[in-house]
Amino acid sequence: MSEQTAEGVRQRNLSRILRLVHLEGPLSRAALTESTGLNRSTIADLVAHLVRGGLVQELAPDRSRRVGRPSPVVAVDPRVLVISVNPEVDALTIAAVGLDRGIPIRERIDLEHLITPEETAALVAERIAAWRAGALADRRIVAVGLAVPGLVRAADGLVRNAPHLDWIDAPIRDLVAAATGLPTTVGNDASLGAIAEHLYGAARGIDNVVYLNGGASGIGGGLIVHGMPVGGAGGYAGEFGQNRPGIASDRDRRANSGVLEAEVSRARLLAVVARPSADEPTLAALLAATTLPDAIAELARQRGILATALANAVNVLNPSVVVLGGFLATIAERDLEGLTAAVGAHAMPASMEGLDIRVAVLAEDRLLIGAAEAAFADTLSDPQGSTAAQ
Amino acid sequence: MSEQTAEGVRQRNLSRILRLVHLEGPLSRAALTESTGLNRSTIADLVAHLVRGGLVQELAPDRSRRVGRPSPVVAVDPRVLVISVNPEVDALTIAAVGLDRGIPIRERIDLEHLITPEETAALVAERIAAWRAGALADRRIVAVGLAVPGLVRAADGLVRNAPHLDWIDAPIRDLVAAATGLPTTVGNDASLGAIAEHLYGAARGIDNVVYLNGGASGIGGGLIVHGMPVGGAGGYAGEFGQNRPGIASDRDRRANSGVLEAEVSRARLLAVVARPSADEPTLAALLAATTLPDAIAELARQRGILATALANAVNVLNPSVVVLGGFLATIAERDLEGLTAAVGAHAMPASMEGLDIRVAVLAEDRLLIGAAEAAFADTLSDPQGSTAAQ
DNA sequence: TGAATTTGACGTTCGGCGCAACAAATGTCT
DNA sequence: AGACATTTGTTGCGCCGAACGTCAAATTCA
Repeated sequence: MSEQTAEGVRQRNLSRILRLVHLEGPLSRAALTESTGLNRSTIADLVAHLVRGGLVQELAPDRSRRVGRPSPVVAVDPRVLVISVNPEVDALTIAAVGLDRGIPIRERIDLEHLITPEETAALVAERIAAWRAGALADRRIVAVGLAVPGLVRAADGLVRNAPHLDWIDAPIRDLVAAATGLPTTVGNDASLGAIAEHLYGAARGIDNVVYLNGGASGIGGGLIVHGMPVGGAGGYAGEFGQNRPGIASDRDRRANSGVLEAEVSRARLLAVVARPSADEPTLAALLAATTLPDAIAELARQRGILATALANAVNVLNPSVVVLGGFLATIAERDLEGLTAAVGAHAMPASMEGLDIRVAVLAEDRLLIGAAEAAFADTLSDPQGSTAAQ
Repeated sequence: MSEQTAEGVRQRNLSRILRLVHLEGPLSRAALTESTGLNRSTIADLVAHLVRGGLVQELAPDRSRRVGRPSPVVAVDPRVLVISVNPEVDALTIAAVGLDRGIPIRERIDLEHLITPEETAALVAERIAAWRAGALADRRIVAVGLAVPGLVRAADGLVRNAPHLDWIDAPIRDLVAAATGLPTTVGNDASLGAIAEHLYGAARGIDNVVYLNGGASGIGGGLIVHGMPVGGAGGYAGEFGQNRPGIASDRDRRANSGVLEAEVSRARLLAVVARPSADEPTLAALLAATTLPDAIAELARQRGILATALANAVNVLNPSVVVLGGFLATIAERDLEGLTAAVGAHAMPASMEGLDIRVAVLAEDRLLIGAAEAAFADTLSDPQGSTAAQ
């Protein structure tokens, strides 16, 4: 029952320091003292505590031609890892991600057929065992994080429905946790992408973010409010793809439903450039260079509908930054001013004042980083508890 | 620089206790011990601290036929007040609201012409002075809270635009603070209504809430995410009225813009019952009883469009509860199952599982309570600081 | 009336941070 | 090159605030 003071303050301060060096990179003890407002002696004690727990290292001071006694640099221990997993239709990506955001090892396993939850768990466990015996022999794997293209119930990591994987009510968290013996977190891929862009990408440090990602399977997204990811009651928040935005002219409507991801879709973009399929950079390059009137018109049509959907979100959430990823980035980049103006035409002027619509900057690592961040969450918020459990 | 421990823990615990008795009503010291997890002796000390600060009182134990020594009841000191102000087109409501949520005095001042920000400040100061000399002689007024029908910039309480009051960039917070000498908070009326419904109304204790209110001036709203009100970057969040929801059939469209509050509006409801104007209960009664086919059809039309707008919000935010106030409650109540089903038809099934669409329960006091809550915020989060400033 | 139960009151203990004095390491000035 | 200024690590001490244990008080129940 000593949660209010003894452990409470200690845990809080340990967490703050670990988060700082995790998010900002290596920092001198003097810098930690300044940015936490804690006393020098307290910082020394807390850092020593984290060092004993194997979470951070103290390195030789930086040669920085500053006057005064040099301050040791505190850096995260790169040997602390989580395993990030991203099952997709045609492949499963699995990687080890360090507390320093390094990715010492990564594999993309091509799949002949749709992978089942059980196969996923077995495959993850098998890879971890192999890595532990090899490349990651001296590392410490503390958790597993999965980014799943589907609805994930936050309470128990149950995949309610991942249509492209054909997973329905798959207890993937428990399966992976049982197979690996590691604490496991599961999240929606787009929501984890939003977290990654918030922490390290286009929306770094921004407290109010709307993130939309366009993928082959549709449009997903995530929100950051109060500087925290928004899950909602069940963890299903951020599903912009199923929204129905107003469509000004019937000529712009293609689908009966009026659902955003039926109107604004990768398939329709592929169609206008007459390609059966293409990977994301290829499609982006094609569309950026095209002079086909039909393609330009289709981009403009989709941009217009996207603008209304974004304006709706801006009116409700008043974010500082809207981040667009996947093919939505391609649609936006061709005319970012036009998109911003179109959003402004439908959103309230006051909400537009502080708004910046940006393109995502994290590349293919985005989901791995997002999943890793979710997996690290426990360690970051309770460094000593997670150390003891080691 | 002692914010992490000494004052920090103390302040936090004082705040928790004050919030508990403020939100839940009088509680015995034993109940506080249980629900905070703090030690009996610590609770005794903290309560004594709050008593010295004049924020709570200790009352005689409740006769509750429970075995054991009776525990003193801790209740908020009802003499601690804030002044709530709600300027509207035709009247200004001003009231004193206690920390116990009592409203010892309230006045509605009818206005011949639109009131200016300066007149508002003067009127508030004049009323406070009069009350201090009279009915509130032995009370302690700690702050002023305003609920304004318009966009309010959170940073400085500037009213950016309140179209119905004809206020543009009105520094109302500073005007009232200067006129009264009291700390002053300003908020959007619908956002404050959302807070009130969250703390004491239809969404009591719910962490993820979408609130929409239909008023004469349009549709406003507010969000609760992570159990906290959402302001967004500038404080303008919650403006559902300006959204453009998808409208399935062109026959259902009435306005060119497709803006929600142009389609779903009080004026259109008044029109179908052939009334030039009516207050809220009158309109609600008329519509609840009507058998006019045109009125029933118009209710259904507005209900359908509202459903799409709500479904969009549900997909993005995955709330546990949607609360509807004002004439939106009237639209909903006539067929709540139908509305819920219509939202379900456009929202993801998973997000519908935990969803409850409800009608607001707080009556005309809603805005006064919401504004009071905002005004009390400082005292609640830092009881000793606010005591010292007394 | 007495036993059981619950809680308040009080003195003590302990965890955790701030503080001050001193030592160490570096840049700067003459 | 050497003295000085500056910054920061180190160490011991003190204080704040909450927990704990013991005893007393107040109530219910048998």
